[in-house]
Amino acid sequence: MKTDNGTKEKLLNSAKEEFMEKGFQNASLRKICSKAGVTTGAVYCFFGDKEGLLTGLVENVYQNVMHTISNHMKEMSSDGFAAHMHEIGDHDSFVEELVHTLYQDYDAVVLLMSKSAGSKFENVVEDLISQVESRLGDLAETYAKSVQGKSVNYYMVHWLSHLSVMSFVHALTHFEDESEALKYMKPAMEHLIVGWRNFILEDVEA
Amino acid sequence: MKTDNGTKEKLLNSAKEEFMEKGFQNASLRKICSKAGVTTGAVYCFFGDKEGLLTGLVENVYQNVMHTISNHMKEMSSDGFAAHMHEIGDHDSFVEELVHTLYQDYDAVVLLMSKSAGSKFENVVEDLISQVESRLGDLAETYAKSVQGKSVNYYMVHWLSHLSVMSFVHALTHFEDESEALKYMKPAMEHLIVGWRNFILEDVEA
Amino acid sequence: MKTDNGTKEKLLNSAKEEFMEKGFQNASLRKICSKAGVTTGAVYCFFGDKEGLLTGLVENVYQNVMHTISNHMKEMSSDGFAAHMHEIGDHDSFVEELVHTLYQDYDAVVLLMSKSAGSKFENVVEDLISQVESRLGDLAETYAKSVQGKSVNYYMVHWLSHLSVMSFVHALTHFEDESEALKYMKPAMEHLIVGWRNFILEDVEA
Amino acid sequence: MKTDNGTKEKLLNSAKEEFMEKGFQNASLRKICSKAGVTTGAVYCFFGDKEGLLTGLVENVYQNVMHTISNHMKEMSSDGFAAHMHEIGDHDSFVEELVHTLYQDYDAVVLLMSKSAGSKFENVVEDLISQVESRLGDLAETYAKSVQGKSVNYYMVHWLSHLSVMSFVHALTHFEDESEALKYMKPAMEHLIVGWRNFILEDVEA
DNA sequence: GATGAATGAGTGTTCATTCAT
DNA sequence: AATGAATGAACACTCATTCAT
Repeated sequence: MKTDNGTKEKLLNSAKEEFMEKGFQNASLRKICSKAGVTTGAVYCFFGDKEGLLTGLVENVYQNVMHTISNHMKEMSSDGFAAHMHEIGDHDSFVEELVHTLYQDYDAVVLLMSKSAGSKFENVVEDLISQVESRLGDLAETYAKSVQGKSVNYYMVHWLSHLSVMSFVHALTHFEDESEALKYMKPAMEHLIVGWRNFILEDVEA
Repeated sequence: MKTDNGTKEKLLNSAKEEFMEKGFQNASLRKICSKAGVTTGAVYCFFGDKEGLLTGLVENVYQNVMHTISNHMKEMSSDGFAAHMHEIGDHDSFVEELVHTLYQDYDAVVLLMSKSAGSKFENVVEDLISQVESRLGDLAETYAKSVQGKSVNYYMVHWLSHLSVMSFVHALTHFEDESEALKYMKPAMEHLIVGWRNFILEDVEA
Repeated sequence: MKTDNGTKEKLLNSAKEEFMEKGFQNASLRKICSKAGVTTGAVYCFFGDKEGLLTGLVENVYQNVMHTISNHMKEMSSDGFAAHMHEIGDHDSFVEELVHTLYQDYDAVVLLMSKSAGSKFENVVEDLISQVESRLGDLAETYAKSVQGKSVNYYMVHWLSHLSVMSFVHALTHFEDESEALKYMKPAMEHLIVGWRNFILEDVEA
Repeated sequence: MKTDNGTKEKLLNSAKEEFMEKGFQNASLRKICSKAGVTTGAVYCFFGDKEGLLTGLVENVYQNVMHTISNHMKEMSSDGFAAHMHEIGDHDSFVEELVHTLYQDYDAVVLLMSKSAGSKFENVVEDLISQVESRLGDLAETYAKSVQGKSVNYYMVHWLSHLSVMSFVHALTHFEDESEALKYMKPAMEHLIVGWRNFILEDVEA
């Protein structure tokens, strides 16, 4: 009937608003569509279903974030652990890169990280934490072998992984501006490094 | 028709299961009731509505947790700041008390803290954080006045308050056993204290 | 468990309030009972069901009103029609009597007449109108026989019967004070008499 | 799934029946839908909610009636009062017009006037009465100024306004046929005019 | 590509009523 | 006389989804 007057874009925009406001689960497809001046059928035409709409909004960003992080994880392993313990500057550059990635598509990232409950993305943050945790666990083990009478405190590995990820999410939900976020991420990251250095190993239980 | 065969308890039990599994919002009253072998009307008889059912499950625990924390907050202010900076043992006893409070009604606390989205309790964790943040902010200001050329980094106040609360929630969702939780809370809290000591103040902007 | 602390009366009072406010149909038995500080069972104990509660409130008044009116109706027939056409004073005394009956139990009468929809009393007003109509119809027929070329306009009989009754109901819902009501009923009744005299008969259709 | 077999009309028809029989409030959406051979969702598709269904049935008629009456009210004021006191023929033409309007969509008007309790239309009749009363009050005041020792009897203004409106409603519920209704409205209106002439003013209280 | 009618299974909630105690 | 637990049937409404056109 009509030619594509940017239906897809209108849909994405109004979905973004609705998801931002109510979260994926509580968002109403009908409202999204009526705000876009389109019928519900159109969603199914372009996106398959409600979840597809979120996917359309978030997919690229999801890939980027995942990629950026797993790259960094790989670098960390190949560098060896000791290097990282002292070259905090490196972390700075990674933080800058990641924050930049995150703020390049601010809305999409917020959607992905904190408004996706009820969708297939609801575990993104947890998955990220697991990924970080796994890598950090390996590192910790290598480290532990180099120190006598110490073993890895896996809870702290988990907790610090959790903190690493959450500090980014937290920045995201508290600062809309990249440079603000960056400024405040630095002490948070330093704190994290301290945690790593001090608490990742514990005395071997007799 | 009559005969109280512990309907209230059966209802509470099956509600607990359903809320635990799906969260408050996604839980179905009908399923709760049929699992309890009771009609939906019974819920309204005992609890008024769906939210009342959750309330019945978490109210006591809510009071206890709030009470324990606000007590500790008050003590902190009256003690003065400096004391707390060096008497970490004090924190230990508070942590023990709070962990104990939390694990005494483990399920109810989990419900309250992490399954209550969609109910009047959905902001409990945020409220707790605010409460902690407000007190910690006061303390930080007092501290800042005693040090030249430094001012409070309010983002770190917020972030550390967030961590304080979240570390308990995190323990809750990762350990079902109180002593395990306690064991792992200690390094987390130490890490927090370190954060407090190192990052709560920043250089005054010229 | 308890001795009768006027439970019945408390129930009647709170039912009166609730019925007055919401009407019989929209009144909630639960609210009536909780306002009375009593359980719903008590209603069934004393009154059988919700309708019985209304019955308890209006029955006497229902009898009185019916009695007063049917008495008057009977007098009218036995007096003969002509008498009434000229002795308007008589009507005055009837009006006074009826208004008095109505205002003696003001609340109950209002309940009966205008808050009883959904109960067995919902047709009271219509029944009253029918009764008046039937009597007035007889009178009109007798009258018509005494006048050449005229027949009864049964619609006007009905309409004027309707007005007679409605004028009382209207007074009831517009004046809480008996003497006010009376004062304003008089022109209304005069108007009615005029209607009767002028419009009850119509030309016989050729 | 698709295929518009006049679902909207089937819905309107079965709703009309149900509302006519039980009134808006006691009508069951489920019954309306099953009688129409349609699911309850369809109502929400076309009409938004139960009230929308009534609105769909009644809206045009509501506009027409309101329009016809307020037009007449305006004419009355501009004509001046005296004219109306003697030109009863004018009223006849208005009555004809209004009755015609009312009977053009007989069912819808009945629905609107006497089956709409519980909906946003429940006060239509009262609103009409108020509108008439307000205009008639103005007229009466003008009239009173032209006569010495008399003032307006506002109760009679109200009562006669009530009668004007109710006589139409009454005709509606007693005659399904327009010409019948018209025939019987005339004496009723004459009676009303008489009432107006005789009872609208009362002696000034000394 | 997009519509829009319609589904069907679900939601939480309300109600008058019953009856063993 | 009165309780209070419990019923069971009903209620209006919401939703994501489907699919013929």
